[in-house]
Amino acid sequence: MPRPRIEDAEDRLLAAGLSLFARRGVERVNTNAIAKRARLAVGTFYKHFPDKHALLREIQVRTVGALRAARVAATRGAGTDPEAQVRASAGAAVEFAEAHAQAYRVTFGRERAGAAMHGPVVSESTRPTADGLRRLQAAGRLDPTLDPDLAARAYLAMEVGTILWWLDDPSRTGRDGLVETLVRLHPALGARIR
Amino acid sequence: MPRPRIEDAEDRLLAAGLSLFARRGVERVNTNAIAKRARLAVGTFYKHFPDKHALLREIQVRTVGALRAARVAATRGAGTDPEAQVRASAGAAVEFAEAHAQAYRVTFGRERAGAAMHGPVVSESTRPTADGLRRLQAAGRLDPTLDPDLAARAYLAMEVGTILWWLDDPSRTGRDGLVETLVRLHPALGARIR
Amino acid sequence: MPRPRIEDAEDRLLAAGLSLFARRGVERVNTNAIAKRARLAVGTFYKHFPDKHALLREIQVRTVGALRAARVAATRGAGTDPEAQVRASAGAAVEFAEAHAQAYRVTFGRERAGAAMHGPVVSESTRPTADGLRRLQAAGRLDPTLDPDLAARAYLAMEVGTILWWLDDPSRTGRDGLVETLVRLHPALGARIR
Amino acid sequence: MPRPRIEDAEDRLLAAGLSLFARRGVERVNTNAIAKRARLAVGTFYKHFPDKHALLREIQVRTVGALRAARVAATRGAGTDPEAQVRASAGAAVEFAEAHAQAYRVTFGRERAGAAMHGPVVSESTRPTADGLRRLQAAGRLDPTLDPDLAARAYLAMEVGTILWWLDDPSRTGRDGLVETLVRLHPALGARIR
DNA sequence: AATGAATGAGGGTTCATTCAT
DNA sequence: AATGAATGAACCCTCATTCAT
Repeated sequence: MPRPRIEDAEDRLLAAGLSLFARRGVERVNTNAIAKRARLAVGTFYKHFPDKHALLREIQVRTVGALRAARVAATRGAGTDPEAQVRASAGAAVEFAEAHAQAYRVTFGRERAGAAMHGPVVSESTRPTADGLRRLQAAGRLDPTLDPDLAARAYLAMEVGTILWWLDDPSRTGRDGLVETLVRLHPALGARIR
Repeated sequence: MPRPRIEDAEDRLLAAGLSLFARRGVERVNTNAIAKRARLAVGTFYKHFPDKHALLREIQVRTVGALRAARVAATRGAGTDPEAQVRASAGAAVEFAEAHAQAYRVTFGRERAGAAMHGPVVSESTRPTADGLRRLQAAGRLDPTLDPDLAARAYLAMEVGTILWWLDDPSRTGRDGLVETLVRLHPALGARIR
Repeated sequence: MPRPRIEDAEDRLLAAGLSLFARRGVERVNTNAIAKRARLAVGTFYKHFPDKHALLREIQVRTVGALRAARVAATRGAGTDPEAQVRASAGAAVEFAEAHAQAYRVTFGRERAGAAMHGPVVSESTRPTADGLRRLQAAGRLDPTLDPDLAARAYLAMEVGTILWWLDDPSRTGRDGLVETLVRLHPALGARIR
Repeated sequence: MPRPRIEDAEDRLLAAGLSLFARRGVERVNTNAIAKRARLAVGTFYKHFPDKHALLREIQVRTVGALRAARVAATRGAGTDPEAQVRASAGAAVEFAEAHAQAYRVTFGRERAGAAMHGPVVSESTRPTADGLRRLQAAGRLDPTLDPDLAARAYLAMEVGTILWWLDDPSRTGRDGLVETLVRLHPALGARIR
């Protein structure tokens, strides 16, 4: 007996997947459980996604996109000072992670932890940071021998690792202290020309 | 036909597991495959390890131990200058990762389901770095407002993320450039008192 | 190639299980064999029963229920004379066992691992018999020092043991002789010389 | 490194098997566990018994033999009165079951419950009881239409079922009440109001 | 006689995926 | 689009049994 759906089935599946992935970990969740939680039949799952990992990828793509948008918006209102921009960007990331902890964890955490920056999904994020470093080098405000791509990747690995650790137990540090540490360790600031 | 083994079955299983985990990823490897590659029967696997993840954990524990030992040895011969010590430690890590790429990837790399980045395996490694930072703070050579535990974790996330990325394609940067970047981004050096 | 079944899969599994349990014994039957005999895939088995013993329990519950119903029906048409009632009940049990030999054996027979004779399946059956004895005692027609629960259990152990033995080789005694023996040994009547 | 044993290995294996069978049930015990508990190597098990069930059978044979001996001894001192003999025999069985609860359960109980009297191990026990009934019939003291073999089997099924139930929770009835019930339900005597 | 590491067939169970409705 | 019973390959793990020592 087919039931017409008012809500979008795809959104329901994404929400169900996110919640289950975050709760149990990707490997402990199966398509049947996702469909059940979305109050849809398994078959419907496969009408929308080729398989479980496609759903995961979609969650990650959306999360990365939303995080980037949050960063862009925050940076835009931060003036031209590099430190202010870095602080705005890091602050946006921390706020985003706090507001969307499940999505952040599913996208960057656990089963992909450590190598958080691996894979096509995430490597995209590296570019804006690297470009920012390149601009600073061009302006003579950053050591020109620093490899911008490498430094960008290093920073993002750090940011992700730190935020995931903080999400596990936010009482460990205040949010501001966390942001301040990220700022201080940012290649654009910490590794000034000496 | 049961054949008593002269070679240690456990070592054979660890080697087989390491090789398969690195090649196919932990989730795509089963105990039968590990036993087969060790030229042992499945039952023998279970004589030595309670399950697949116990084997993985053993690999990780050994790897973390060996990496720490390499770091300690390198640091010991590096004098008292913080920068020289950091360079020695980072250099040892990079060299270790290069020499034991499989073990490094299996221990720190992506899909380490269950044994998360935040698990005991990694948090152990954090302590020496944090202690080093504390010593520098005590000596007035590092901003005392920096949270040493947070900074240590941040550095290690960065080191791991960077090295994993480099291992994927070592042609991206020279080994020395990599080490130099790690040094510059180290909290003990980059985030000096300003 | 998944084929939706018109016939009820659960019934097919119950029938297949009954036949195999009776033929080979519970411990020598596995879920794959049951599914195969029901011409279903193993997975379908687990869609309907959590495991092999749940299927067994279901068979037993149904058998005990059907046996009790047969007893009740037979007793109802037997008037008020205790001996006639006992004879009707025992006769119903023997007839039931003859008509559903496999179910009887699987439910009451030897290796019912886990679901012991002393389990809820059987103790349920004890109550009507014990209640009957209590009524006779209240009416002054049975030794009041006899423990009705104990006597009921004793009788049922006897009935089951005797019927199982008879089922193994029905040529050993005529059905009527069997019933007559059960009647004479029933606690409510006794095997006195008449 | 072979260790010479002072105690008889076979006895140790029998004791270990008995204890484990009683504790976990025959199907949940394996030869490795039995050998371990007997502080012997698995290989030694197979030097003494062809397999697990041979050990079980040996336990049962010994138990049945010992129980029969206890019965014979008790009956011998009970004079010639049928009721006294029956009481002595039943009393001996109950005492034996109490003193060797594990052996009694493993031999008659659980996985073989209900059909307790099945199998070559136990059917032997039927003969003395049947012979006693035949003697009573020859002496004109028991209904000659009663089938002695059937009645004997019925009585023993009852005795076993009742004793197993009692062993599960001896507080249910006093030992004497149990024996008295067995006596009253014995085919040779009957449970009539006296 | 005793040892015990090694064996590997076999059993229980899961779950991504299909397809007739 | 939606359904969900059915599928069956594949996995994890156990354990009776062997045999070189």
